[in-house]
Amino acid sequence: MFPSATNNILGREFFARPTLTVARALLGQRLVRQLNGELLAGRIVETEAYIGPDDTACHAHKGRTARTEVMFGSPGVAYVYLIYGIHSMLNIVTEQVGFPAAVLIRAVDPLEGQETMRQRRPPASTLRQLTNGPGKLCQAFGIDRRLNGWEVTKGQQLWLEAGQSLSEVEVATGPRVGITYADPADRQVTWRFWIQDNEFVSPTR
DNA sequence: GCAATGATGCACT
DNA sequence: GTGCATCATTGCG
Repeated sequence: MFPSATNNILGREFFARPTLTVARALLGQRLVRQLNGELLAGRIVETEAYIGPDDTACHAHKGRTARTEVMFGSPGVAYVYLIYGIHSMLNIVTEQVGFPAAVLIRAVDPLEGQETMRQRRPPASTLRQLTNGPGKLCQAFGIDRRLNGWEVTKGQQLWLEAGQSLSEVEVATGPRVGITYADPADRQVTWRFWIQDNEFVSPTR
């Protein structure tokens, strides 16, 4: 096993593709966080796509604001925001500069640094509960808005590495969750992707 | 096991 | 002031 200094890091071109392609391709890849001299890593098992100004579930559909600015920028940049006053959400910007789109990382399978993740999560958490939701994984990985606008292609602080590739049968799709405010058509599209039968996929409400 | 609820910060009419 | 791309806790059984 090589240390993480190899060039497995996913580059800008990985994210400069159609958002659905990226959302699907991110399944099975490694999310890596370097924090206080320690390495935390997880395998991505669930994602959601938010695509463009016409997607009423996408934050950018109301236009370009201070909050959504990074979504309009370069692919391969982290879009991190706070929701419900409590939870951070990690997205990676996709497509071309000027077109607002991103992939939300919804769940990972903890691979390295589980003890540190556990310290950041409530004491009663099971292994599954460390990272089986978008807010939970951000807390476990120490990800907050300070990383908003961070380039994840540099291999520092926060980045993604190539993992295993998955066959089609391992991937499931369905509607996105938590977007009751969006237009019915946008609520129906199956822009959520997950690894079938994986225990770290977030519980659906 | 499940449903209901409160927490909490910030962007934006 | 309103409403979130959620989660932990409580109260049930």
